[in-house]
Amino acid sequence: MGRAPCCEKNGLKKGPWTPEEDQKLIDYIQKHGHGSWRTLPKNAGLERCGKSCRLRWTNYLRPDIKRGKFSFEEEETIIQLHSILGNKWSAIAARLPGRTDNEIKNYWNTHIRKRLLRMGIDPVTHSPRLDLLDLSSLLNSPLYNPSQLNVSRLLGIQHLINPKLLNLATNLLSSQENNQLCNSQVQTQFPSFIPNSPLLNETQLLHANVDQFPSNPASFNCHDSQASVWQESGAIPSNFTDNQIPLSNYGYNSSADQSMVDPLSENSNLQSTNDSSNQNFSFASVLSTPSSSPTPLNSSPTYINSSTEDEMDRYCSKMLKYLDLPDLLDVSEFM
DNA sequence: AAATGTCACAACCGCCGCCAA
DNA sequence: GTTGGCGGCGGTTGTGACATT
Repeated sequence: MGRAPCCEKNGLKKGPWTPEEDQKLIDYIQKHGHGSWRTLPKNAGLERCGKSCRLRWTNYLRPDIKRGKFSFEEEETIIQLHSILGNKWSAIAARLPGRTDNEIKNYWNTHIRKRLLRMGIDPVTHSPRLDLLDLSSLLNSPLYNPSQLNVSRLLGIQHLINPKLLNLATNLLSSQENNQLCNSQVQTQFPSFIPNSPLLNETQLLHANVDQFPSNPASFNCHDSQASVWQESGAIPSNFTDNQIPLSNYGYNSSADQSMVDPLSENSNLQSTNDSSNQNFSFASVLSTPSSSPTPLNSSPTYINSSTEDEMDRYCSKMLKYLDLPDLLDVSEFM
């Protein structure tokens, strides 16, 4: 015997809210608080169910809601939190002041999820799309030994393979000699793919103080990063060096090894130097268009708002392009 | 200019967990 | 221990705005 839907009663209005209804709801809650949502609509003179009122208030009318596009920092945070919490939108929203779970959920489904898919990353697992190329089994197989590499085995699954991932795989297989480069790349690009990568568990994350998170991605350096905070809290082993910290940023994290950037790119503003400025790499610095950030929500000029989504894509493409290492092991000719 | 397709987001639906009776 | 009310959550849908043909 299931419970009757709360909007089952006839006469209750559904659909978009009118400004008049909004005003009634705002006026009532400002005077009396929401109290019992069940009784609120009647007391406020609204022909809505309590659940509808609650949703309207929490997702739209609440005064502390931050409207407007998501900043790059917010997007980065969402991705990292999602990699740990999954689709627990309310938990993610709790760490993004002014954002609602519904808003984050929508933004994830319409923006972030698509971008990750385009990058060949599974938005559920935050790992490379193993449905396209099962890298883990590849690495655990004799194929992992480059001397025994049997490229022909790849041919049978070529139609399933994302070319970018295949390049990554070939890079992995061929670069044991260049272990440092390879490990650094993969750990930065696909952190959750690395075996024994010390990902945070939910409990650890939930106990982290959101205030400790850096407010400005431009200053997201290795000693000021949340990873550093986590490291201090014991969430990350202390022997994890800065450039090995497993941040799930997929190529545009601000602490990414600058050597990842295509050195041939004429648009790249990054410098492949080892000076201390590397520690302060800003995503903004790789954007060819200045961020005007018209949104009043973030006054910091270093924030990137979502109007630069295409630029993020281009940047991600650069990252993936870098994985197209030429002829280390070019299996494409077999395809 | 009209038709069609795509995208973004507000709102709804159904389920779940908590809690009081 | 059981039941039902309630708030909250996540998945899904409906629709208006915008882009493309």
